[in-house]
Amino acid sequence: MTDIPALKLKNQVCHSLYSATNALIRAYRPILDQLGLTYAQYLVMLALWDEDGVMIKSLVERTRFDAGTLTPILKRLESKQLLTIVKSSNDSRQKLVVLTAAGKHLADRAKKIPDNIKGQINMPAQDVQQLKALAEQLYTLINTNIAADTE
Amino acid sequence: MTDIPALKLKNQVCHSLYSATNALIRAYRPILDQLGLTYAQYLVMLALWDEDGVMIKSLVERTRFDAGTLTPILKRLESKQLLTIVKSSNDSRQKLVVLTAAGKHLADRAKKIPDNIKGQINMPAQDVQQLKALAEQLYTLINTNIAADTE
DNA sequence: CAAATTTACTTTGCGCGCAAAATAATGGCA
DNA sequence: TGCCATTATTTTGCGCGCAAAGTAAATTTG
Repeated sequence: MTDIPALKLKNQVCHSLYSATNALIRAYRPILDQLGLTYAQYLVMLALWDEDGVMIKSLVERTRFDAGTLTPILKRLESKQLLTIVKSSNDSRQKLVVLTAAGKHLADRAKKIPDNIKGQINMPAQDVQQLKALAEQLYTLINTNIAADTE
Repeated sequence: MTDIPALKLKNQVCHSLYSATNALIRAYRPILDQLGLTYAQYLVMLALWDEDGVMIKSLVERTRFDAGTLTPILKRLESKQLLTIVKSSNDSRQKLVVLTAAGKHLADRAKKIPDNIKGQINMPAQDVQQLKALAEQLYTLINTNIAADTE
């Protein structure tokens, strides 16, 4: 039909990336269901297991989520009793996100997930690392070359 | 906090992939806005520019979209007069998706998009190709090793 | 020190993404 | 031929993802 190679769906990096990412999220779903978490909630919990008692702004940076996306995710995690959101005493614009005991303990159940996923997908470790490095590179390039436009 | 390296957000391939994909979609947005398309709609149009007059099932395969996702996308593209959805005469369960003249002509305006994106992001072509190959590999592995579970 | 600006976060609205259930037409097979 | 399984598509419900607008509390500035 349209014989412009650049417009062929098969030649789009974005399509490969998009469908691989969605497939990966689908692969996580049955595992995360057992913890009662969605994929996005899992990423937020990972960030909090690294460090909690932090501003929402810190989670926006570390998870790379939009603030408008994060607010309702945090509310859902709070309603699951995994964390609490408290006003900062220094600066009352800020809120601090603090894990509950249950939120901390969930890490024990989560720690087998990475190996579980790797075992199921069975991609050579070297390829996995390369894919991660290239995805990071792309993320960084987009955020330096495009976000910089607005400055 | 949690010093299990496998649980560190920084070590998650899925997070790099997820944030890179979302960043890439954000990069497409201002360009696609000019054509009045969302990113998902653009992928569907790419599939249709390759070949139209096809069953929805064919688009599900080629776009790798869920059928439940595709139905409303096709309706929106139809309401933009870019395509029509007609019942098949052979098998009245089926519907055929046919581009309108406007839908076909949109390819002319779209053909500069791939170079536009590449120019903005500025990732070495070799890295782009490798990223695409690895994403394809991951997609294929997930769909052979995991979807196979249900068979 | 008041006004303007910035910062931190929430809300709104729309479009996916997808599992699960519903609908409807076809094909198999007894 | 009638019943059952299968196939093609739609609907429902919920959770993002994000731009844009809103709120409220600092901070800067004249």
